[in-house]
Amino acid sequence: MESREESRSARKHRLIMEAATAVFLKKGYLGASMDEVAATAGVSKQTVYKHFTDKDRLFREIVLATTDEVAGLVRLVASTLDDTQDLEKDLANLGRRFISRLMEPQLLRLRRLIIANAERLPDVGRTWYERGFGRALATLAGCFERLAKRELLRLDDPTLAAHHFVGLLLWIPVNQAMFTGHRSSKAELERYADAAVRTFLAAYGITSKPALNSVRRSETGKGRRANRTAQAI
Amino acid sequence: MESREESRSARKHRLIMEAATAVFLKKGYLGASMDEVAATAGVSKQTVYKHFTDKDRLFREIVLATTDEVAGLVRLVASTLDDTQDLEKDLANLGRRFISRLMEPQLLRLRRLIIANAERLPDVGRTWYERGFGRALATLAGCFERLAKRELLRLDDPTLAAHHFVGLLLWIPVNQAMFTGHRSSKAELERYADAAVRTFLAAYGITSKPALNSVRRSETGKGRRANRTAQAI
Amino acid sequence: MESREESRSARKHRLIMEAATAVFLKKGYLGASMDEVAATAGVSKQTVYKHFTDKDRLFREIVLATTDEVAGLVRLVASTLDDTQDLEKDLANLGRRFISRLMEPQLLRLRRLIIANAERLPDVGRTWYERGFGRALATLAGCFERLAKRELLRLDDPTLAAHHFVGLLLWIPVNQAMFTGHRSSKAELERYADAAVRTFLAAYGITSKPALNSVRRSETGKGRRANRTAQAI
Amino acid sequence: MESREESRSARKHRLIMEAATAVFLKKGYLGASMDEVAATAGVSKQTVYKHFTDKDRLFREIVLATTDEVAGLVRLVASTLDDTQDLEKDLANLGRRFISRLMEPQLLRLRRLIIANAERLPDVGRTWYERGFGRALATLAGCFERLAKRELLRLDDPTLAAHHFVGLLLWIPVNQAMFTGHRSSKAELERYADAAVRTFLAAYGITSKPALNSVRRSETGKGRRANRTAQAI
DNA sequence: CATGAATGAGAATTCATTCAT
DNA sequence: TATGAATGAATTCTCATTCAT
Repeated sequence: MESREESRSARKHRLIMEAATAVFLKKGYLGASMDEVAATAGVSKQTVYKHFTDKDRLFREIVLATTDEVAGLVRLVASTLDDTQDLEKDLANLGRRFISRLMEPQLLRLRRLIIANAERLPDVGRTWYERGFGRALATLAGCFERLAKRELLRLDDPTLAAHHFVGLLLWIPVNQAMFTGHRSSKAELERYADAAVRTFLAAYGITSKPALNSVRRSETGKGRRANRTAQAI
Repeated sequence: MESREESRSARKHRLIMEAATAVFLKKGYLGASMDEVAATAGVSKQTVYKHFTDKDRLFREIVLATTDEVAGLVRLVASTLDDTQDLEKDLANLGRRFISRLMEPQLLRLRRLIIANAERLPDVGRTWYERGFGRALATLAGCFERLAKRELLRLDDPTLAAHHFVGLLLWIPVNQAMFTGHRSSKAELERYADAAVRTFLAAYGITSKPALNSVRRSETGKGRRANRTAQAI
Repeated sequence: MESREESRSARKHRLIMEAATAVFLKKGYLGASMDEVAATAGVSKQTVYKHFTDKDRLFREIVLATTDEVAGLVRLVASTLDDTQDLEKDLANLGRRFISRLMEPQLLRLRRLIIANAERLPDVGRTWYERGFGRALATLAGCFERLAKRELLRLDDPTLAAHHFVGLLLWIPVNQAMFTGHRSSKAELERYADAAVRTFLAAYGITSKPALNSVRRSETGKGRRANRTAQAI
Repeated sequence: MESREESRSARKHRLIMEAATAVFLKKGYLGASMDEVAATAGVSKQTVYKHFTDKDRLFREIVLATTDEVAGLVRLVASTLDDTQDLEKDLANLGRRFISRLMEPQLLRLRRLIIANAERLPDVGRTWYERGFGRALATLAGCFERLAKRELLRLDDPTLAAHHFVGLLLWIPVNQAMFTGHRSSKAELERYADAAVRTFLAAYGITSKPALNSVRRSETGKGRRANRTAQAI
């Protein structure tokens, strides 16, 4: 009986969080109203306040609840790289999966939401950056470091390399999405990913295999890299 | 007498735009009130409405007014690169100036403001992206293309290269600023810039200096890279 | 305990409707303020909005709520005519009761209110015309038709006859009230009613009494009239 | 030169009145703004205030300016009746012209405008009723009186008869227009007019000619009336 | 505990009217 | 004389939060 009570309260808690997440993501912080959250959750406003004290707190909770998800998502994706036999192929693969995950609409809206309110609620943005973004990056950096140990990458600062990787990967589509709302197609994303990986490998890789599908030039040492990007993104 | 500098009406117009810019940047779209704009401008609310019809329009105007500034700023910075004798040095220089300009507080706030309201006012974000962001990028791409013609860079798609350059340069500090509000110090920015330029050159440059990551490793000859990107990413 | 009479919510609903009716009738649509409605109802503005969404809806509701009342009122009055033994007397009676009911201040104000806003809220006027006015007229027309069957009236189109009856009856005092605000005295109304009935009977009745205009002239037998109106206006 | 000045001022005066008439008719008293009036007239708001002091005064002026028009219009129409040789035909004619004039959109809007604001500006309604409506009625009553003298109508109170005539004529379409906004077609109006005239003559006429096109019943004395309305009014 | 109502303020927008120029 | 700006208040509607039931 107790556990049923408890689970009922927990269920409401969850319902409210889901509703709040949806409403905040759709309307933004100021645009969202507690009324709408309560209505969406199917509970009374009072219940919302009982569970979350006020709008700020509710916002904080729903935003920070996403950090684990993001971090986990990246860990999952990155795990494929650790025992790679063909770095180029596997990195390309990772790039595509990475970009397609990170560019999911929900995540983009979340990004926009946090950015929009970073000034109002500075700790939320900071915490999310550290726990979501930061952990994801650390995961990647760890990966790269191991690859460097295996002499598959050439780098001194794995975190920086991870940043560069992610920057090359996401800068274009994330900005486009943030500013224009344009959701890149799967094909577009793959092109961005491939280009990013190629550039990344051109800078950080150690490989005799010329990058991807293009003209090879005579290459001598194994440290030489072939890097090309396509015309017209 | 009136016509000497600007008409009274034009002055009010300017005052309102300045006030609105400040208020919107500080409070965001929903957070800003027309009352505050009027008060800040030192004009009556009526005057604001006579000049700008409504909040939307006012917002649009002040945001879009910045596009030229941004584009011009980039053009100015990039112009230093055209007759370079020492690409590495000049690109490093450009990187530093670039990052320091683009990371100016005003511009960051503007970025946040536009992103935060891109869903509400989609055309504003889109237009700004095209006219501000896009033109800046085109400038840079033009630069790179000329460098490629001079065989100082190796690339097929100058726009993509420009994107990669900017991504490498700005991804770290822009994200940090957007999420955490952290304003990187000049020194930090220079480190980011230098690292970005090094990675960029490692991927796109034609150079005997391998220059990867933050610390250089001694490399002799075999560090040379051929960098190209494929057609049709 | 709550359910004994009406729920609290239902009471508020009623209070608001009464207040809104009063305020709209007194100030007109644009002249009425939601603040005043709320204050008059003794509820908070929020409660008004929770119950009625917006001013339009509130207006609609209070206006359309009156249609039944009007229709019922007419049915009541007209019912006296169905088993008449002395048409002239009973019709005169009905005329007086009719005019005195329809000229009640509330109803006149309602008429003014609807007319004033028929352009702004066309469906309100139309619906009221059909459901209030129209049903009342149908009632009367039914009456007249039965009288015609009993050969007490001579007419082909009962609806037209009903319109003519009401027009003769109300045109003078209603216009006066609408334009000048003048509330005719009971005596005046009775004079109008009697004159209208006389004219109506002179046109539609089967009677030896010529009864024209305000004063009767002695007429003997030759004053008989045959009156018919066509089918279907 | 003076006359030019004067005429310029007079022209503005006229422009403002025309604009105000249009705006008030379209938007109603409260719905009309002085701004819109000024803009429509193509003059500055100050000029409007110079000429008309305030909104009330402006309203008064434009409304009362119409009284002559209305009265004149009726006088014109009624004048056809004075030397009639065939009352039935000429009255039918007058009925049709009357109704078609009085049902003109502008006049209906004016009626609505005055009625809507009769409570707010009681003197406007009263004055308009007397000077417009009243004079029109007096004209008609005069007509009827002369016809009675010629023994073509049988009545004691010409004003009452005139009221009844107009009531029969206008009650249906005016109410319809006021409540529903429905503008009756020319054909509809003619049917209303014919029906009204027939009923009026049935009540007030002295004629051996059976009314209009329908079955005659045997009639003896000349004082007897045959009143019938046609099929398909 | 949870629902409807209340509070009290603040949002955008519009208005009639009046100064200054 | 006529224009743009100012005034100052009012309007509709919404919000976060808190009582009372």
